[in-house]
Amino acid sequence: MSSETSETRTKILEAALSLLEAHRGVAVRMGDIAKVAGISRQAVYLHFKTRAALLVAATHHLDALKGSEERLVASRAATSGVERLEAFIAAWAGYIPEIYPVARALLALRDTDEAAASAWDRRMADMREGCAAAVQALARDGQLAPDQTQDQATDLLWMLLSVRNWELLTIARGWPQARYLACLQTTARQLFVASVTRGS
Amino acid sequence: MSSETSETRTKILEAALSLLEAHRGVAVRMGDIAKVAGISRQAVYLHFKTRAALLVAATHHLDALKGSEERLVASRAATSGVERLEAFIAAWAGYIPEIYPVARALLALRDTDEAAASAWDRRMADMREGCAAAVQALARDGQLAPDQTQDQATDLLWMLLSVRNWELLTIARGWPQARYLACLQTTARQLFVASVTRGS
DNA sequence: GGTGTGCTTGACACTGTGTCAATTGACACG
DNA sequence: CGTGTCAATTGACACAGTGTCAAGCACACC
Repeated sequence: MSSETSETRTKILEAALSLLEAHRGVAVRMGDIAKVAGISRQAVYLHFKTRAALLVAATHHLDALKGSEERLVASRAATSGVERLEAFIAAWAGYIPEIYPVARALLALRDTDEAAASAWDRRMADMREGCAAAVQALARDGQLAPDQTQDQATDLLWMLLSVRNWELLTIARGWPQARYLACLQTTARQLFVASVTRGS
Repeated sequence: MSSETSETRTKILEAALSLLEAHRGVAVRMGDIAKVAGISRQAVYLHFKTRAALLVAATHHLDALKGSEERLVASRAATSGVERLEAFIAAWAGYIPEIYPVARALLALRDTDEAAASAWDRRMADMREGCAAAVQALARDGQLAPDQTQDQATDLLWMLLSVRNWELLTIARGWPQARYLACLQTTARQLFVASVTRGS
């Protein structure tokens, strides 16, 4: 458990990430990671108590690498509510494919592992914050659709942007990323923005 | 593998279903099922080659019990496209909570087990058929929103109605079933039905 | 030269799935 | 009554993967 920064620790994380990307997030074993990192399987346990802890650390590592946090937060800079909604969707939609492999592994673990579950749930709660902020900006501008409460719009947007929905459309249905983004943008506009003429 | 109908076979399936319901679909082991069914663990393997096969059979058994198929198909009876869309959503929304426990177990297995994956995917393909039919009925009536192609509307409706979305709203966010249903109905209307004034 | 730290090797416990072989008990048929 | 068959039982085992433990090695730092 060498605290935070260590040669091997990051080697392990990089190995885990590259394997997850290669295998689309499934069936990556501790032994595989160790082999790629060039150390013994047991040595991995010197840095991470459990597989779940490793995966959680891997997501953090990835976030740090890609500066995801920043991009998400940046979407708050937009002035008008509508712009903000669109910026947030764009930022999140760009984020998903980056974390998808590791997200998938985490999601698979979620059922059985307490730590994985709460790590993922925290992440989703953060994301919901972003949704709530966008919806609130919309409401502040008086642009929130009249049949939506802020809470409901937030939940709905949160659901709409879920990783599993991205998975369904892009992976299962083969939508290109650009189409996914565009479609979600218009969908969100139709559902949440007041007085939008369709197709505008 | 006593073909289809057998005293113990159904006992096993009932045991599996009751356990899955009790545990919300996770961590139900072959041994647990055997115990509840009142037979030895090995005897289960006399009826089902693998855990995945058992779970798949359990979903079929459940469908037969609840007559889910019929209800889904019945939604096709509605005459107008809009009615049909609403009927389909209602039927499916009612179906989800019934199969959720076993669906969850199947979904968990999906990553690692080929058979579970294809069983689930077939199910989802069937469901997409229903979506496609509803969308087509809408288009036939000239009621499909002009900014939607039939394919896109089908994919989107299919995504909207996914079990994971139901899980997100009702379980994670605590929505009552009735609210889930009502909200999805209006959402679908707004997205897919032409010239709907909001809130109508 | 000693001491600690990080890693290695190898063995092992545990859990859960799936397999195999030998045995028992019941029921049916001649 | 004996025989065959079928379902289920018991008990043992292989296998995979996670996580633990103990002993040893190597290098760097003082």
